[in-house]
Amino acid sequence: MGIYERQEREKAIIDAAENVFFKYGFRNAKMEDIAKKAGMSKGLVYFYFQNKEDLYMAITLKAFEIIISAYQKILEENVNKTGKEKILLILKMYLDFSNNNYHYYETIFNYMSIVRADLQSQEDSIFQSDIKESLYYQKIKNLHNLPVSLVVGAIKEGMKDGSIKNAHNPQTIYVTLWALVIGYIKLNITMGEKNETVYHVDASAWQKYIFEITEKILNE
Amino acid sequence: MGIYERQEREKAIIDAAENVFFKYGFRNAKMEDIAKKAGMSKGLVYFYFQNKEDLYMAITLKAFEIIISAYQKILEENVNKTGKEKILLILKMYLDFSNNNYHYYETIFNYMSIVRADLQSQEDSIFQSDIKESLYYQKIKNLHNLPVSLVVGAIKEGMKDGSIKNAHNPQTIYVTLWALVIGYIKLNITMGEKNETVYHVDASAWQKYIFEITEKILNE
Amino acid sequence: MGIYERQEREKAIIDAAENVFFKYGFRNAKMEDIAKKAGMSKGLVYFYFQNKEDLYMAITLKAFEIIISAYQKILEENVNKTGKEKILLILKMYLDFSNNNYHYYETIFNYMSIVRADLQSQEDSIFQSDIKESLYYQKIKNLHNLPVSLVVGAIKEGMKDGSIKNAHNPQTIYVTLWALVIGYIKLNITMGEKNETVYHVDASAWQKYIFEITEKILNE
Amino acid sequence: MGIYERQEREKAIIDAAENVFFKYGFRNAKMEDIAKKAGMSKGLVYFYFQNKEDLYMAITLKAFEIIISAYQKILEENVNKTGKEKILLILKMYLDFSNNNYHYYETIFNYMSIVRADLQSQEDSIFQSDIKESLYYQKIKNLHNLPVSLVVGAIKEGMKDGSIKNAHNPQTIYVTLWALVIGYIKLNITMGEKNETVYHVDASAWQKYIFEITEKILNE
DNA sequence: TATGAATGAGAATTCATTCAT
DNA sequence: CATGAATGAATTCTCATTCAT
Repeated sequence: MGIYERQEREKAIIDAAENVFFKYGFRNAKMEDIAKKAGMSKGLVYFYFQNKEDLYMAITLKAFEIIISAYQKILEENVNKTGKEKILLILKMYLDFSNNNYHYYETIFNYMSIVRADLQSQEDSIFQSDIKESLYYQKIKNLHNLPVSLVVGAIKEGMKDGSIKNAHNPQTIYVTLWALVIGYIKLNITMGEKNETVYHVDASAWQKYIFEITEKILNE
Repeated sequence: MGIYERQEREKAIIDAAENVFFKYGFRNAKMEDIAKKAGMSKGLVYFYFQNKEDLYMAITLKAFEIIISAYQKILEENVNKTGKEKILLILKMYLDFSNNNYHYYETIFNYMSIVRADLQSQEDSIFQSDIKESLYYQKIKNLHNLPVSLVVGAIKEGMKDGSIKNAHNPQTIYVTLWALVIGYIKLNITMGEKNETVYHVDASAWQKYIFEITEKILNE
Repeated sequence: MGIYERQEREKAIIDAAENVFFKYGFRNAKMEDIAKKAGMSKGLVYFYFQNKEDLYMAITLKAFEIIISAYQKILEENVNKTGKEKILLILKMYLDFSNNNYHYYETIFNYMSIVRADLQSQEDSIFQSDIKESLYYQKIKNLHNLPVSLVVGAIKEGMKDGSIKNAHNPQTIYVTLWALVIGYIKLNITMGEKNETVYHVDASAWQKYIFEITEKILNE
Repeated sequence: MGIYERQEREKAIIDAAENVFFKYGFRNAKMEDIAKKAGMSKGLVYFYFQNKEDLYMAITLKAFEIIISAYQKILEENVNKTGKEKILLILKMYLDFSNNNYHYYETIFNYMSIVRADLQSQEDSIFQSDIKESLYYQKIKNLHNLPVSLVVGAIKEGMKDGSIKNAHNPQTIYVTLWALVIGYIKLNITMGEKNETVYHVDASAWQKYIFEITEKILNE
């Protein structure tokens, strides 16, 4: 079997796993179901992925890759625009994407929690030791600062080209913008599709407003 | 056995459960360990709580109650202040609290995800049916809009007394502020205690900045 | 507390237990539920009955006593009738009673199975060792031949007074009649209240026919 | 693994389960023991059977199948005999079989009780809901009238060919004969192997007598 | 490569029974 | 006598993972 079929299989498994994990949660997701949905046997799933957590990490990696390549695409297609414009485009993409793909964000948040737990490294905690051994986890580690660097890079650019006037350091600005966006997504996730009814907020008006604030933050 | 001892026991169990859940996560937490930590038998834990998810919901309820009573305390102790001042005090408390108690927020975020899943109610998903049957879940449902109302109330007050000039509707303002704060907390949670190292951001400077933005949002 | 209240309590427990055992079966019946239904605490139930099986045996004893006293009442009230007439009256009572109280019969059948297992005494079987230690089980043992003796006695009487002409020995006749009746009840139990529909048999016509056969058996 | 090995395994489990269930009763039978006796792991037992009640129902189905195929064999091997002769052969087989295999009858009786409970279907009773979901239970339902039809068919035949003179309708005759036989078996089960001692009845003489009565019933 | 039967550690949960109050 | 909190052994059932074929 060539490398192509191999990747096809991996993709099939990851797609199936996404489905099952997102529907039932990690705990209640069954490898059996994932295999069935991927149209193959459990054994084969284990041929491609070390274990359940490894598979979950593969999905997480995919989420990172999607985000990163989206960032890069924007940056490449808008080389001549100002730093501020780039940031706004990235944010817009982020917000739009989040409406349908919040699962990926949850995945990423979850990853971040693991990293934190890893850093704090509580002695007697067997917590997710399987995850840390995952090859995908290692790969993500080499990647997980990239979104930050890309955005921070654009912010710095904007500072240089004068489009961004905020005097705080770029990391702080990044982290602040991201907090706003993350919070926005998190609340959207919570509120679900019928968000307007829950908090009596008009969805598109709110998004527009969020956008205005980010602009102001960059300009201030 | 009086109602007092009963509550003592419940508290002991909840404290133990908090410990174990937060350390190992819901999935890896064992009822056995919780019981042991609470200094009693498994059976007694089940005497007080229907099942594992019920116990988890009890912790979630506690988290809500802590937040709500903190809100109320602030509102009561500052009746004479302006709406804007009340909001800023609430946010300050929220941010400060989050530094040491982010586990409670995770609990609340988790609850919000459940509510969303509940609302969307995918037919074939047996997802967390135990949770929905929990008495604590029901109690939280009757409570979970209270934080919103309290803050929205203060915003309206600020609009009346002229301390808040933002022309958007109160719900949108609330949801925006909250998004910012939630995102801030989420990132803090992610970054853990040594946050400055991860993104090269000075923690207290950042918090101060977040605070400035909220003030600007209220004033604009 | 006098002996009267004591018996009242025992009766209350037995009535409650009957309810619960018959509804859920021995296995699924909970002592908690029995106590609740009897309007008292579990502890008190255990004050009156050694354990679950003891309580079950108490019900079985009650079933025997009901049957026996019914037999005796018939025999006493019809001292001057022929043996055959007595037998037919007993059978009639048995059949009538069975329509509403088949639970008691199941209980008795169950007892008979235990006796058999006891007699066969399989070495390594811990089977129902609790039951054998029940005081009620012991009491039933001293009683469980009484129904046989009473009926066999009436058969012998009928042979003497010429009303029964069947030449087989009384025990065989008894056992044959009883088999017919037991089978009849068992089938009735199975068919439930809507028996006529299941096997397309008219209930009362069938009972009449069963009765005719028993008469023929006695006469032949 | 072919379907053959699969059936072998199932058979091994059922045989082991028969052993354990009949020895200890449903309640006291442990899945662990069944697995051990079948020479495999618990997990595998659950791979083949949904749960404990499913396994029990598989045994019940087996009991039905044994009975039915015995009936059919008799009917096929005696096509040219009269209806009455067929009935008597079936009854003889039934009685003979019962001496060694009364466990199967208990199983069938138990099934009948469940069916009744099912028909009456008390709302709040969670009674044996696992059983009703068993595939084997469903299969038995499609089968459990077959013994009746076969015998009733033979009775009708006997009425046509003049060998059976009883004027009652075939169903009533069937049900009556069956009651007699069931009662006989039930009593035999109760009395166990040493039946003669309990009621002072000679086993073979009694069986012979039962047989005479059935003949008379058919002739009358 | 591919399968899916087989394993078995592991966990949740139940409930009869006890016993301090 | 009466209670019901407390125990913990007992058991069912699950499911990630392995491995013979």
